[in-house]
Amino acid sequence: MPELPEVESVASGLRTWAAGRRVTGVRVFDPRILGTTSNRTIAAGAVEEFTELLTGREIAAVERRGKFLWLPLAPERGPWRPGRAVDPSGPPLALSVHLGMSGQFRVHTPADPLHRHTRAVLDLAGPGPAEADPAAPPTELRFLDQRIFGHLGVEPLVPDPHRPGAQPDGTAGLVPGSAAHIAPDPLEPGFDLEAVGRRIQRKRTALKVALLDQTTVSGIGNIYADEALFAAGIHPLAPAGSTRISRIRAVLAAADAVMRSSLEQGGTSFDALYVHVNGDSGYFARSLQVYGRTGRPCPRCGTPITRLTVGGRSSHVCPACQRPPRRARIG
DNA sequence: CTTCAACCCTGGCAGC
DNA sequence: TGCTGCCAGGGTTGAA
Repeated sequence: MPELPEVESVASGLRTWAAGRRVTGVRVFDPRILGTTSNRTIAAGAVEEFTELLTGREIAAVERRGKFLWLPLAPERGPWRPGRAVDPSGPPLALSVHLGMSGQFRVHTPADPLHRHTRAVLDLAGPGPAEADPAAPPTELRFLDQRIFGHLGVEPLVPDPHRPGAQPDGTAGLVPGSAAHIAPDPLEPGFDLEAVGRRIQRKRTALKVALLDQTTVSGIGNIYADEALFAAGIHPLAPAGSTRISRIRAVLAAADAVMRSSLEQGGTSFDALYVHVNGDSGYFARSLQVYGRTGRPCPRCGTPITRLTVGGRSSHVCPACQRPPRRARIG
């Protein structure tokens, strides 16, 4: 399940394989990836619009906030004329991406057989990465998604509401409109851990639910929430509002640390649902302390790990290292 | 304003 | 064997 480290690993692969190259062709095999995750009503002409907006454009960069990815498109060359799809004097556009539960980008040569979960293909032209075989550089960027919770779109970039007053420099300081509500993630340079901690303490939910709220702090998903809470020795059902601020700061710092550590190992792969753009798996699964380890001994004290449901998500705790809150409450 | 539950989706698995 | 039902969990939406 892609969380921040997995999405950043994908972004890194796209920086190598897609940035600086031009999209020469677009094929959408399943239009549902162009809708939002909860509304599968695909507007008439959505495939045609997506194709027209993307074809011929150069991918200028690869950006990420939390679990959201976007690829700003270079300004179109030449003077704009009525009838042309893109007005270069208009707002800059980006290919926005969310991997959902099972989205992947894979680089391929056209001769490679199509995986049955391939939902869209972008043909890429222009120089590939230096390390690629110049005789046969992969020229297809394929978007695979088993469960179709992922999303692709082309949309305008807007000023980052989380950096008020910041002067955009090119497309830096801009975010896709569909991600404008997403809070900064712990790996961003300007991440304000103190302010996020205070905001979490004002919530009336379980601490884990607060950690998973992407409008408060982004990038943390079910795996890293469990790992961060274990590292900080806090139970996921601890009420956010009555947890000491020092402990809230500790769990945020733990989330930052565990996600950086995972990123160094290429992210967490349980199965074929998360792989890098070249098909490789990440290696952090073997470093997980509690997630998915129900019944196995706590690496710190040996007590068997137990599983409970918090906010509708499975949660994994060491019942000894993470003492339950005094007043049992509903997740 | 905040919080909550339904919904979107496929594949793997348990149970019959 | 083959069917049914449940579960996994990103995010959005609208109701309370």
